[in-house]
Amino acid sequence: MLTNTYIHIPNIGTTTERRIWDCGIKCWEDYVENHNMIKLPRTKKRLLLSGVEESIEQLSSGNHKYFARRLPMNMQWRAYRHFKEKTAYVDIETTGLSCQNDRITMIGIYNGNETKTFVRGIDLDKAPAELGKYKQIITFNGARFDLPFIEYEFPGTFDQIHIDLMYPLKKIGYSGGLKKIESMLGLRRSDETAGITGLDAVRLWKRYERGNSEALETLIKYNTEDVVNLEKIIRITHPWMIERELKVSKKS
DNA sequence: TATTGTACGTAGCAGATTTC
DNA sequence: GAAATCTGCTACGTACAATA
Repeated sequence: MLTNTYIHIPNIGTTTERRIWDCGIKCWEDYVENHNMIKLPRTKKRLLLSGVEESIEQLSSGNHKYFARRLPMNMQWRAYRHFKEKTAYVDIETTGLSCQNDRITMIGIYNGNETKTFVRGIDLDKAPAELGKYKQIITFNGARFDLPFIEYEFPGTFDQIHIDLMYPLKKIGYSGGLKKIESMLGLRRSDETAGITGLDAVRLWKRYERGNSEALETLIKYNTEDVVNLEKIIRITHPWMIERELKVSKKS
């Protein structure tokens, strides 16, 4: 989908992008070959062609920052497949909802193979370095919750593509919290964590602070299932997101 | 419960091109 | 050359909904 995206090019909006799609152009290389098919003002044509050539170059050199900066927030999901191998699925637990008054208790990071959990009082300060290894971050409601918390505690952590799954999922008909969407997609939790909510996560942390190490284990398991399920969710729904985007184009 | 980023719709403006 | 048209951008205000 990224290689058939044009709205990251300055002065190109959704109207022009849809006109390109409607001509049957499937990717940037296709556009470079057939750009004369598209009837556009000369200046815009020049801009578009050089923007497409630059995009091809930037993608082949793996420059995620180029796309992170230029893609609108609600379109970053289009980059998913191209940076899939360098993706961190991220979820945090905190003591409450306010990033000014509450604290992060743990940060879970899953890379598609293994999960690392960084815990306050043990190794939480190592989380930013781990996050820095990735080109793409995937969260649920992270734009309003996880990233502001992390940025508040560790300023300058993020320069990656950020896919906040909440918005594209909503567009394809999956609204509600993460647990609800997991259940809609048939994803199951383990017996130990089934039914645990965010509020319970706060309680588990307090029990751990009072000396209950089992509570920490449960909290880590809960957080791990969150990040692992993020990967499952995008793997299932990403094709639907693409399908919906192209369908909207055909309708208009 | 506090918080707040995002989507969405609308309006107005600017720039480029097309048409007459 | 002037007017019309098209398109993108920006700035609002409002509503929503999810997080622990």
